[in-house]
Amino acid sequence: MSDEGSAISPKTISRLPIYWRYLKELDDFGIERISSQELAKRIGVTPSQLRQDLNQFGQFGQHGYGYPISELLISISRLLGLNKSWRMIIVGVGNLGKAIASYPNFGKRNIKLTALFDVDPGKVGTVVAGVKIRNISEMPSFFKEQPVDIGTICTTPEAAQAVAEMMEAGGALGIWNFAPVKLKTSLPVKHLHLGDSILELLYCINRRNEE
Amino acid sequence: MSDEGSAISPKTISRLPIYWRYLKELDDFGIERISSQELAKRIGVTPSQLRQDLNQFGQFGQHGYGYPISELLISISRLLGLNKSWRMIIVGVGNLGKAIASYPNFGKRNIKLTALFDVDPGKVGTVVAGVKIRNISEMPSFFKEQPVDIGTICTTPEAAQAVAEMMEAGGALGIWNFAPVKLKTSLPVKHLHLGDSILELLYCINRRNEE
DNA sequence: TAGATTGTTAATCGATTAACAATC
DNA sequence: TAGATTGTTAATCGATTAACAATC
Repeated sequence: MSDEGSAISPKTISRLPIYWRYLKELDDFGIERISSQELAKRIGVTPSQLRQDLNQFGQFGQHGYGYPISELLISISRLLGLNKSWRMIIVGVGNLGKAIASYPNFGKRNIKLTALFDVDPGKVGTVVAGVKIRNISEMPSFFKEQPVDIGTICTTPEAAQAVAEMMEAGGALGIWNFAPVKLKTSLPVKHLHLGDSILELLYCINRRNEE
Repeated sequence: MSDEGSAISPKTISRLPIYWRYLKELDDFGIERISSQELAKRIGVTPSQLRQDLNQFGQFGQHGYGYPISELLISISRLLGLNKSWRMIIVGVGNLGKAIASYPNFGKRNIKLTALFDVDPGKVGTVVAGVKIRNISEMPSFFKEQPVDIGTICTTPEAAQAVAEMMEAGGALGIWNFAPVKLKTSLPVKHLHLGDSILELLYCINRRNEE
């Protein structure tokens, strides 16, 4: 609806969750004010970058004093959508799906796990993280009963595209994808692949040891 | 030792694992040659970027013909260290630690899980993914018995820094960190945080729905 | 040879850092 | 007021895209 603050750069967006975490910690400690220098040092960015980032969506600081933590925290929370609550499902309840289902910090982020789906009849009916596993064939009807905001894909790469399509058709708003495939969808997708991540580390290790 | 190819840009490095995956798939299919246009399309980058990336560490293509897949695959594999084998331990065997321990694709990457550690006496002695969980107090002596290349941290954020220090002291070569804290260490660290990842997605979802 | 596709240079774009006037 | 620290402009740096001569 509104376009205030219009475009925040992608790099800044990727840092917002980190800012949020640190500000929340400070706020929980009851600290009210912090300078860009001090905050940047804790987070591990330059003060200049921090100020540039924050100025993309507001003017929070006070010359000579620094930033009011709780005010800043509220703004970033709003940007990230943390003032609303979100419903999430997970499709594919293997080891990774289970681990994500059991992730203890969704609550802090206002995300609620509402359903789990799997193809394995042996798993269907069992309970993980307090949520019953349903057969994947029930997905379309489930979407009709209760809306889903976030669809998490923890299936094999082969199954992922079909699952993404079911999610989009069902009205999910975004996809959190742990399967190593590029999904074709018009929904926003955040991709996270363990295998790619470890290879990036391996490159760094390998390079250091060759020099 | 050698410095051939010297510096590959960080952005290119982050794409190498993806290139590796796609090239491996093509190679497994027995395909021998591909143009930058075709490969880029599959991967989801521009042909120009792909060629710029590849030319940072060699000249593989043949004018008018494209790139020899297996040769390129071998080169990227070497860069990523996949021609060597690597030993990994995981510290903190909660849900996430278990899921990582059970990740089925380490073998393809020549990574072997050699030990698991936890502080919980109730877990110590039990077996996950075929590996016995040891008490974290045994870590220093374990490092003396068998070298560790990759130290994976799946502990609480509070414990992470101390674990990282034990890993560095023990001679680990790099740290794969799933705890949401910035580690102080001289080792290469690859950070992966579920909570940050989902917030990035949430931002995108939220932004779309506000417009 | 003609067609295709690379390697590479130049142009563009975006992100980071530095610097400092504005101001609490 | 004097000191501190912001908001913002300008300078730098790096990454992406476009274009095309080189060449298989």
